[in-house]
Amino acid sequence: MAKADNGSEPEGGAIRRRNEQAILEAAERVFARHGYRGASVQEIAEQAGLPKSNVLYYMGSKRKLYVRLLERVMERWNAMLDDISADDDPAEVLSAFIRSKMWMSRRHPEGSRLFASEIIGGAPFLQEYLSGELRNWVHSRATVFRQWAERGLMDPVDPVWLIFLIWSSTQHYADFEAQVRGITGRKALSDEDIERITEFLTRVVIKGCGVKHPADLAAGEASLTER
Amino acid sequence: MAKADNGSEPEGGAIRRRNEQAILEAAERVFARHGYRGASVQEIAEQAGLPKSNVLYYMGSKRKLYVRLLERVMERWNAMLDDISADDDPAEVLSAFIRSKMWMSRRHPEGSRLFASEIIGGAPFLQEYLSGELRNWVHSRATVFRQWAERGLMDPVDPVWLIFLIWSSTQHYADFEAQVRGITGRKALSDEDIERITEFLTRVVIKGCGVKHPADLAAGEASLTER
DNA sequence: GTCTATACTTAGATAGAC
DNA sequence: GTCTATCTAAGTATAGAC
Repeated sequence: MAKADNGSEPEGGAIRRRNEQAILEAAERVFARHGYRGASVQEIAEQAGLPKSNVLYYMGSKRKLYVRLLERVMERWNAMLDDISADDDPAEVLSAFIRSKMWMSRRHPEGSRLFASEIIGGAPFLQEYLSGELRNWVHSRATVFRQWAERGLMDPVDPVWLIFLIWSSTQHYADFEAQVRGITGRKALSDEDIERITEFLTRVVIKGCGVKHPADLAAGEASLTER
Repeated sequence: MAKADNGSEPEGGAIRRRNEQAILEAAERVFARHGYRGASVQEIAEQAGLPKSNVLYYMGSKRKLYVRLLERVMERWNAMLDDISADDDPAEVLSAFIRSKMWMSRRHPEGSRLFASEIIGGAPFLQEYLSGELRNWVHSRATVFRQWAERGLMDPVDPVWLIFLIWSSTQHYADFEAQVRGITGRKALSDEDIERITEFLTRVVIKGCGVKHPADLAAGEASLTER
């Protein structure tokens, strides 16, 4: 009331938003690297270029900061979990799924490691998300996969194991980046590497699950060769 | 010299061996759950049923204890990395590889999570192992995979991405156990579940990489159908 | 050989100066 | 709004009693 709201700042001052952004970025790195307990507010503050007390001033507590980060990561992921239906082409859906997971791992590796760290630690903060929202998402996709299998569009594989296969093999390049670097001998993977890995994983999944094009199916079962 | 060595204890007293064993087991759990920094000697001591000072007395320091655990995990894994040659049947080798990884994840999930935690944290203690011993192992297998591809026994996929695929998809069931439990709604996977997942992964990899039996190859390329 | 007592450091969090 | 000073608890590690 006292100060006019000229609409340029969505919430809080500009310095606040800038500082909060710096804290969130730094905290994602530190929590991803050391886990919830191993991370220290001190280190987060140093990486954000702020005094330790300011981090607590802006975020309330270490715990609140961590929860806020987890929610941010989950939001990013959920934005990717768009709907599919049994009428879609399984090859296209699986291919898009693998591709978006790969690029999410590439663009937000710290977010992926933060999530991984939380799960490895027994998911103390995400338990209800896993057994609630995420569980429902998986089972709704699983239903579609089963319908595809019934219509002969793919082998009758267990959809849940298939989803885990795609999650694990794509996230690997974010979560185990240190291992990938050590073994490939490269400082970092290039965009072309990511693209080739995406093609490899897509090929193995599509071919390995016997996914067929709806057109091939309509034309009869004569053609056993795959393009 | 003063005390006679009657040969019944390999090294140190029986109580020492028993206490060290209890500490190692407890420490593997705690380090796996919270990472190196997040783990506390206090919690390890409590889980081992010993006073905190005893843990340090037996192990020297938190750091030495951690290194000793990592070495133990690496030993277990290396025992699994037996040799293969280009003359072996690729389907059998890949199948055995996937199976042994799956059962290693099942029997030693804490070891797997300990390793995962170390890698996610940037592999501060394992960097030279990754870029040395493990890198050599991967590249020697890669050579064999390429020879199989040249002889038409499998598709010319990049062997390194294939190894990463097998590692990630099998370790997932140990490292992301909390997620698997949440989504499947089960308290724990059964031996039969593990066996079915092993079969699923084997099937997808073998079929997805176009692996053929040497016998089929010798008989010509007439048979496109896979058993 | 084993445990109690204690140094010394760093953790998260807060009150109060500016 | 921002930072300094400080509190209390917990961390690793060690010295010394038993």
